[in-house]
Amino acid sequence: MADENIKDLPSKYNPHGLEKKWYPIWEEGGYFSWKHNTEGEITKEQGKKLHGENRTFSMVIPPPNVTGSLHLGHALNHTIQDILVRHHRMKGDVSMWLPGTDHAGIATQNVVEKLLAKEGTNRWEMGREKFQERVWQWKEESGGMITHQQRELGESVDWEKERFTMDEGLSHTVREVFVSLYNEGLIYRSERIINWCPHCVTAISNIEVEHKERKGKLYHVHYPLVDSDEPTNDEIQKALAEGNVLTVATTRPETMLGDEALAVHPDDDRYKQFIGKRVVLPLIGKVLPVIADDFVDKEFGTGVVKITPAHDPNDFEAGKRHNLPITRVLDDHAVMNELAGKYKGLTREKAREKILEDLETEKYLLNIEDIKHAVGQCYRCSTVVEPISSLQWFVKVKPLAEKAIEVVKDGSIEFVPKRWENTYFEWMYNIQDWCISRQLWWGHRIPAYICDECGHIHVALSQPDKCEKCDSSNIKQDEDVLDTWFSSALWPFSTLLSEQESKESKENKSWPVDNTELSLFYPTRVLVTGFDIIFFWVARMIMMGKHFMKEIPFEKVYIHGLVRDADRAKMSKSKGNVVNPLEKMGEYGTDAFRFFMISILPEGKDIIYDESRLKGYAAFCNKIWNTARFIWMNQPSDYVLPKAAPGELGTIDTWILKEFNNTLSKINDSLEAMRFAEYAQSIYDFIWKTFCGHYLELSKTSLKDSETAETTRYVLNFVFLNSLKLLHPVMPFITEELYSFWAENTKDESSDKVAEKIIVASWPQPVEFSDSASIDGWEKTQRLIGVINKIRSLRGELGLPPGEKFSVSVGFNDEKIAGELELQKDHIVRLTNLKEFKTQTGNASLEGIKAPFDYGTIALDVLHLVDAEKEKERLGKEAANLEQYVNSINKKLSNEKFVENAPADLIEGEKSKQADAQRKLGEINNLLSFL
RNA sequence: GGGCGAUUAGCUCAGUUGGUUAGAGCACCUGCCUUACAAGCAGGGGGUCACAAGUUCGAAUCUUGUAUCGCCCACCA
Repeated sequence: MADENIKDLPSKYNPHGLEKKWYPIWEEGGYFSWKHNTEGEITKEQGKKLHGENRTFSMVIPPPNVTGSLHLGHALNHTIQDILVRHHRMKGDVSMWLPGTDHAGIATQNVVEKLLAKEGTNRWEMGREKFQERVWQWKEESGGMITHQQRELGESVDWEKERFTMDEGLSHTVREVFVSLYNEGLIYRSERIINWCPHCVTAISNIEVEHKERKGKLYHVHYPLVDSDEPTNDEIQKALAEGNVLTVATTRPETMLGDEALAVHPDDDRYKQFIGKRVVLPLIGKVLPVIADDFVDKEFGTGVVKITPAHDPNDFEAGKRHNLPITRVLDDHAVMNELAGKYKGLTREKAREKILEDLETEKYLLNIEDIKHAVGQCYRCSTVVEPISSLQWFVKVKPLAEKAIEVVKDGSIEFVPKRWENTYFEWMYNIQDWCISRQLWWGHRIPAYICDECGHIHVALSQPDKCEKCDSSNIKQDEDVLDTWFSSALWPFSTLLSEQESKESKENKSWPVDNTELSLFYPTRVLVTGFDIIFFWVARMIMMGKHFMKEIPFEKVYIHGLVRDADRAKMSKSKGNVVNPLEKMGEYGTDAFRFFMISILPEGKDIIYDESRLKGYAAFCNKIWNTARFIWMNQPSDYVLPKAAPGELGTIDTWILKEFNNTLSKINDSLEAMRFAEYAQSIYDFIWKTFCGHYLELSKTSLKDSETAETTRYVLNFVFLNSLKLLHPVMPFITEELYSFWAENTKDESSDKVAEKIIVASWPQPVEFSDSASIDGWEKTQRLIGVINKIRSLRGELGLPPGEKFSVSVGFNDEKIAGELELQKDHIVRLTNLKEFKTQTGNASLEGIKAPFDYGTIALDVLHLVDAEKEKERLGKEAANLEQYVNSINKKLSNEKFVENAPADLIEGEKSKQADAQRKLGEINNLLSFL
């Protein structure tokens, strides 16, 4: 029993350092490369074939922002993907998980602008080119911190395939796509109301606006009715005094400076008479027409609405219908401009105050009403967005959406859980054109070139020498860049198109060019992401993939929830409730942390971060560690694991192997169906409860018996090593540490030679044996465990201390079972700490405290140790329980309809339960009458 | 205003087509340092499955309604 065999294995489990030890070995050893499961070069045709036969597996990572650092959401998202890819790699699939980062337009620009501010300068001072250089410099030096943290988490991504959304190849793809969509008429430039963020100083798309319910006020403002084109002050005052006014309800009085009309519903009897009349815009004195338009809701407010075409989408449309001018009174920073007269230079907030003040003094303000209304704010910086009329680029998405709806409808793409498809459809059916231009300096510059002379727009991969309309060489590229999500939408294929081939395509004019990796890995198999970016990202990838590759970008979309704190609040820096995963990994070990994240993952619901389980999973690691120590210290240092069991399998061996098979099949199902918490639960229960709790304890006896020792050793090693494999996808480090220790120190004839590392070991196959043998062994061991449990619980209930040794006799109902357990008496004595264990058939002449159980009656020779009153009490409780149980069965069985309708085996089951319970009840009552 | 989801032990959650006396982890109580592991072992208490009605021989599970909570979408000024 020398410890020599495991002298190099530390006696204490210490998770620290495992990451640093194994990750470089994996990464530098090329274990993450998809080429690991292939031999020689693969042609495009072979690639397609492998993909078609489902022997490839691929995913692209949702590229984290290059400014980002690993948070809980990433940790969860990435762990899920790592489990998938590690599992498929072990299954022998050609597996690739592609990493990369996103240039994150606004976020990155903000980071660098803050740095500049510290240095006392700004981007305008620097100029566009210098600024871009500076951002690239920042990216090289400080960007991509997350890629180092991903290594700490153990992610088996193929770093050789790492991409960045602004690298050359991807930028080329962006231009190809833009030009192509433009030529198809699916990208256009137009002036309309867009959402403007005055803080980010750019247009944003509709879905980048978050609507938040806020308390607001509805201001009722009088617009005096006048006759003349240039009314005098007296005329206006007279109208006001006489109440000859139209009253408008508005939440945004500051925009009234840009009013061009008042509108009423054409059928509104209250106002019909005023249609075509004129009113005066308070404070400004401009004369406005009163128009009729049926978009006006008669029920809301006063039924009269002011029309401000430059600052409201409805008004913009109404303005177009009635040929009204567009008067924009706010500048890009939401400050009043020169058209705002004396309010020029005031912020929109200050302007509102001042305007209200003036309306009040000049008696234009009727009253103020408290209301709740939704206010749009920028999803990046939470600044209230300003609807502003502006010239921007748009994608016409309806035609793209139709195809994208179809592929989900027909099941080509499947959402997991399925109900997210509803969310997807709902949005896709009501999809609006996508504003893709951003007034930023960091991003893909729009490949549109505008002739300074004639204004002609050229959209091309590169700048034309001269204008195709007027021959002028005075051509300038559009200043705007593309929405970051535009390039993200191409990610599943842009990452697989090589730069080399992109360049070639430039020459052949054919794009995209097929290549081996594309044939192997596109469509990717799964996309793992949060529900919050279904619209931003998932939907757009489907549209773009289907349109340009003629194929879906992924077959499944696995949607997980958000990680929230214990009070169900979103985690955010400002709330101070952010949990840093790296800290927790340092504290409890990465394996425990990964296992924890997966274990608390409910299907398609938000995740409540409840740390109480984390400690438990660190303990689980410790348990595994000690299991290894136990097994390996109980074998000679030159132990050779044989190919097959060296002797006949005992009943307990058959039992654990059958349990292993069950677990394996459950785990295969769970992983296939992406029920990760279930996977974690299965392997946890198997290792801790089934293997350690039962088999390992039983092995302590059989290891001592020379007849069974070798077989036991074999089974211990076999089951343990295979359990490590099942655990590896979620706990990569500890499993590698132990498995590799094993591989280096033991000759293993049983497994494949390539598996010197668990990361590339092959996924377990079920153990084969004839079914009758396995059932027999399994049932025998279940009975053995049943006897042990019964003795243990009686010991507990009778208050007998664990150290107290006594004799136990069991009268079995069945002779065969008695004989079978007689053979197992050593196990029983050891595991229940008895003086002696005796068996007999029938319950005659049993002495001591007696109790019926499933296979007969058990008698503990402990009368001298037990209080008779307490025992009476215990039996009374048990009898009451049984009685209730028997009654419930009787009720069932006496119900004619139940007997008629229920399946036969169910009725049989009930009958045998009834008989069994009645027998026990009889015995207990008998015992009670004795006491 | 539309849609989706949730409600099971003190807490966080399982419970896949209706069919054993509804489970787990944590927490709690009792007893054990039994040489793999006290990061452990053994035993135990704790639930009208939100509420109401219905379908059924049988409902945590299916239907309808109610309540509470959460999320998403929506141009009502």
